[in-house]
Amino acid sequence: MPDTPEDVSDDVTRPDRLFLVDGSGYIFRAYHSLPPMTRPDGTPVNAVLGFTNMLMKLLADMDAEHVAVIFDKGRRTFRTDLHPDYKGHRPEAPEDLVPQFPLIRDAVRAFNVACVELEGFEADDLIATYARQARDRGLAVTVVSSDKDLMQLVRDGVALFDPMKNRPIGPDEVHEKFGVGPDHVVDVQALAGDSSDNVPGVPGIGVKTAAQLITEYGDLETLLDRAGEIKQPKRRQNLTEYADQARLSRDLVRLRDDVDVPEPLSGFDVRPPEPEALRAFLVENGFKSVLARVEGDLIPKPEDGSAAAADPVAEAVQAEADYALVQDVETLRRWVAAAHEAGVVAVDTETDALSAMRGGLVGISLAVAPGQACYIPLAHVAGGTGQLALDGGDPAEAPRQIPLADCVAELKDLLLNPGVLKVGHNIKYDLHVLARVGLEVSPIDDTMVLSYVLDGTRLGQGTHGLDDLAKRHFDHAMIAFKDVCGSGKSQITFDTVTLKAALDYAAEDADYTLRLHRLFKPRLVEDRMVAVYETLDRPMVPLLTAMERAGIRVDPAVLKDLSKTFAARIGDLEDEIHRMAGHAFNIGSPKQLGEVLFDEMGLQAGRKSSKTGAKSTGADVLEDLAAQGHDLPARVLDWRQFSKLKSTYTDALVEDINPDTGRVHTTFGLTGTSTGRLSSNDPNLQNIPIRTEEGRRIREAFVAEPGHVLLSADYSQIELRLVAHVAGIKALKEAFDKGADIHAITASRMFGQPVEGMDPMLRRRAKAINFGIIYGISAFGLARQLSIPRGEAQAFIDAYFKEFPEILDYMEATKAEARQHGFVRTLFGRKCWTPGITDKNPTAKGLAERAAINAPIQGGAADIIKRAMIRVPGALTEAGLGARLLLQVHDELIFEVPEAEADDTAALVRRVMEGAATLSVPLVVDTGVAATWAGAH
DNA sequence: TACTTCACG
DNA sequence: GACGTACGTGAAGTAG
Repeated sequence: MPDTPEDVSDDVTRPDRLFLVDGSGYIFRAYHSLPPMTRPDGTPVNAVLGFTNMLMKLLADMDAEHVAVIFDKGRRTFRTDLHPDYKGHRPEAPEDLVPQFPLIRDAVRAFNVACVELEGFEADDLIATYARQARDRGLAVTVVSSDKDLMQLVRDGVALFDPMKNRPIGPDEVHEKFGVGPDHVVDVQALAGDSSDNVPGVPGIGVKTAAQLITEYGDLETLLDRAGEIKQPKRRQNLTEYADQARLSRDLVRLRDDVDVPEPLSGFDVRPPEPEALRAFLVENGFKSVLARVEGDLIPKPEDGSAAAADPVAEAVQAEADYALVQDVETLRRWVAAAHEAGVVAVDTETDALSAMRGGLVGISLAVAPGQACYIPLAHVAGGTGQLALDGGDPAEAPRQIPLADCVAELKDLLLNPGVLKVGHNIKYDLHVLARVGLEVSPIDDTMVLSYVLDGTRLGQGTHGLDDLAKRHFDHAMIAFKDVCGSGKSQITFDTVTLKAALDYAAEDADYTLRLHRLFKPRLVEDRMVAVYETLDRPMVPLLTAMERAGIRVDPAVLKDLSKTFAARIGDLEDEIHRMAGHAFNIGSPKQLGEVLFDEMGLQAGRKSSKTGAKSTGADVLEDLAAQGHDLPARVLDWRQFSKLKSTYTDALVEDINPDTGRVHTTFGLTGTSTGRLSSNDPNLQNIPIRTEEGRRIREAFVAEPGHVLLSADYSQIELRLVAHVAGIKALKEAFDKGADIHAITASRMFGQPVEGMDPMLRRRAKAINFGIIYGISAFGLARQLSIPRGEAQAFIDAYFKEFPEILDYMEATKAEARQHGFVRTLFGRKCWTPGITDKNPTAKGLAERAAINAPIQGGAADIIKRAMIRVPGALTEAGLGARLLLQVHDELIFEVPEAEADDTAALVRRVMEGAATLSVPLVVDTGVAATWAGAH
C-alpha cells in the first residue's frame, strides 16, 4: 500500500519491511479451523476459505512494502536424502485437504501476492534464505509462523510473529522456549532431537539438559570435543557414542540460507489485487461473503446490471434468464447480428430422434450472453396445446416457423465466420445434425470437452452432462428432457412439443452452455490445461465428427452367414451340455451353471465373486476345471464364446447398419475415460473380436467400398516404449533401439539366457511381466496371470527390478505425485485424476495406486495417437491422397483408401504416426492393406 | 438396476 | 501383517 503523507511524516527513516509467511503452517491451521465444506462441484474448500480469511487479515494488518507466501513442495528434500526417516512418521495429509493445496496457491495469486515453493527444500529454508538476503539489503524482516524451527532465524532485523497466539517472538521468547539465545537454538535442537520430525538427537537429553550443556560449553562442537569431561557416566557415554548422530541432527535442523531461490526478492512488492482475477477466484469457489466484503474496497462493486458485464464469470453466475422465440426472418437477423457483435455464440439443436446420424433438425437455439437466448422452431408439427397463445396460429396447423431453407441461408455465414466462436455442449452431435441441412460450423468450442479436460473424472464427477454441470457450477436445476417429452413408452418427439415448452427447454440449454463457457475458458489458463485442450481434444471434435459420419461398410450377408454357423454350434453344445448335466438348464445363467458345477457335480469352486460371494464361473475357473479333465466346463467355454460372438456381434451389428449409407456409424466418446483414451459405443467398434479364429471372422464383414481397400496402421508396443521413455529405463531403451523381440530380450536379461533359442515359457513370462509393469505390477496379479505361486511371481518381479531398476523410482514418484495433487499428468500435460489414492482401505488405495502408475502410460499413448490423427488429414490433402480415416482402436487407425493409392497412403500414415511424438525410443508403426479388416492385419 | 461375464487395447 | 488386486473400456444377459 502506498504511504499516506501522515504515515511518512513520523517515520521517514524506517527501513522497508518484508513479511515472509509460512504458507504450509497456515494451511493446516486453516483446515482445522473450519468444518468440512464443499463448493457446488464437490471440491472441498474449507481450508481454502480459512486460508483466504487469514491471508486477508494479514494483508490488512501488516504494514509492509514487501510480502511473499512460502510453501513446502513435496516430501522429498535434501533432509530426507541425509536421513530417510526425517519427518517419516508424519501422516499423509487428509484426503479432503489434498485437492485444496493447488487452490490455496490460487488464493495467494488471486490477491496478487508472490507465492514461492521449490522442489527439494522446505518452506523454512526458502524463508531463511530470503530473510538473509533481505537483511543484507537493510530490510526489516518479519517471519510469520508458529513453527519453533524458525526461531533460529531471530536476530537484529529478523523478527518472528506467531499468528496463532498473535504475538511477536523475540530473543526473550526464544530463550524462554529453548533456554538459549537464537544463535544456539540449532545446537539445543541437535542434542534434544525432535520425535515428531524423527530428528534423533542424543538419547537421554532433552531441551533443558541441552540448554544447560550448551550454556556451559558454548556450542555443540566444543561440547562433543570435551564430552569426556562430563561427570554423569551415562550422559558422557551417550554424548561420545552418539556424537555423529548429534551432528546429523544439527544438519537436519539447521536451516539453509543459501538456497538458489526461484523468485527474486524484487518480485515481492506489495501490489493491489487484479479485480478480475480476485473476483473470478472468489466466485469460482463460492466465497460469496468474502466477495461482498472486498467489493468496493479491493475491487470495484458492480453497479446493478451494467457493471456486472465487467466480469464475465460473475455475470455467468448472476444473469437473469430472458428467452425469445424466433418465428420470422427479421427477428432471426437481429439475433445473428447480436452473435456477430458478441463474437461468441452458444448453439444447440433439437431433433426428432436421439441418434446423431438419424435425428432430423426440429429447431435451433442460440445464446449470445448469459440469460440472453432464443429458440428458432423449424419443424414443429401441429397439435401442441400451448402454441396458439404465442404464435396466434391455428392449433390444428403447424405453428408459424421460418422455412428451413431461409434459416439455413441466414445462419450459414455466422456458423462459418472465423471471427465468431460457436460453443456447444457435445457439439459433435449438433455438427452431425446441422451437416445434414447443409450447415458447416467453425470454429467451435465444446463445454463438455472443456469440463472433461479441466475436471476429468474427479471425485463423483463421472459425467459431464449439461444438467450435471449446471447443477454443479451454478446450482441451477435444468428442465429435464423427460419433463418436456416424457419417458419410456409414452415419450413424444420434440417436434410435437408446444413452442412454449420447447422455448423454455431449448433456450436454457444454449444459455447454460454459454454460461459454462465463460466459467471454463479462463480456467484453462489457471489450470495449465490450454495445450491439452487446444492441441489435442478440441481438434478431435471435428475429426471424430467426420469419422462417425464416414462410418465403415459392413456386409450383412457375411454376418448373417456367421450367425447361422454360430447358432448351429450353440445348439449342438447346448444339447451336449444338458445331456452331461442330466437335465436342461440355462447355460447363460451363472447362478444355474454354478449349481450344476459345484452342487450337482461336486466340482471344486475356484474363487468367489467379490460382490455377492457367489461361486465364480468365470473363464479362468472353467479353464482350470477343463484342464483337470472335466468336459462340461470345456463345452460351456465354447458355448459362451459362440453366444458372445452371436449376440454381441453378428446379430447386433446387422441391426446397426444404417439403411441410408449401408455403413455402421459408431459414436466416439471423447469425455468418458480417466486416461484420455477414446471410447466407442452404439456400437462399440473398439472391441471387435480378433483373438480367436472364430471371432476374427467377424472382421471379414468389415469391408471397403468397391475400388477401395482398408488400411490398418498400428503402433508396435507403444505403451512399453512409453514406459521406457518416461521412466528412463536404460536397458529397455537399448532393447527398443536394437529393434528386436522385446519380450525375448527381457527374458534374456531376467533369466540370463541368450535371445537365440529362448525358451518360449520364459518369453511368455517376460511378456506377462512387461504387461504387468504397465498395469502397476503386483505379485498377486502376475501369479494369477501366469498360474504360478505368488512367491515365484515375486521372484520374477524382483529379477525384473534388478535388471530395470529405474522402474521402481518411476512407480514411487508417480504414486507420490498422485498423493500430492490428486492427479498425475501425461507427457503432454493431461491430468488423470486419481480418486482413492489416500483411501484408508488398502484395497481401494492399491487400486488407485496401480491406476495412477498406468495412467501416464495409457494416457500418454492416447495423447500420441490423437496427435497423429490430427496431423493425418492435412498430410493426406497435401499429398493429394483420397483416404478417409474411419476408426481408431487405441493404438490402431483404420483408413478407407482408393486401391491405387494404398502403398503411398500406408507410407504416409506410417510417417505421420511415427513422427507424432519424439521420444527417447523410436515409435514403430506396422501397416496392412486388404479388402476386409480381417485381412488388413 | 446390479451383477457377471467377456470382447478389445 | 492384513487387506484382496493386475490397467482402461462397452455390451449382453440374468436376476431381482
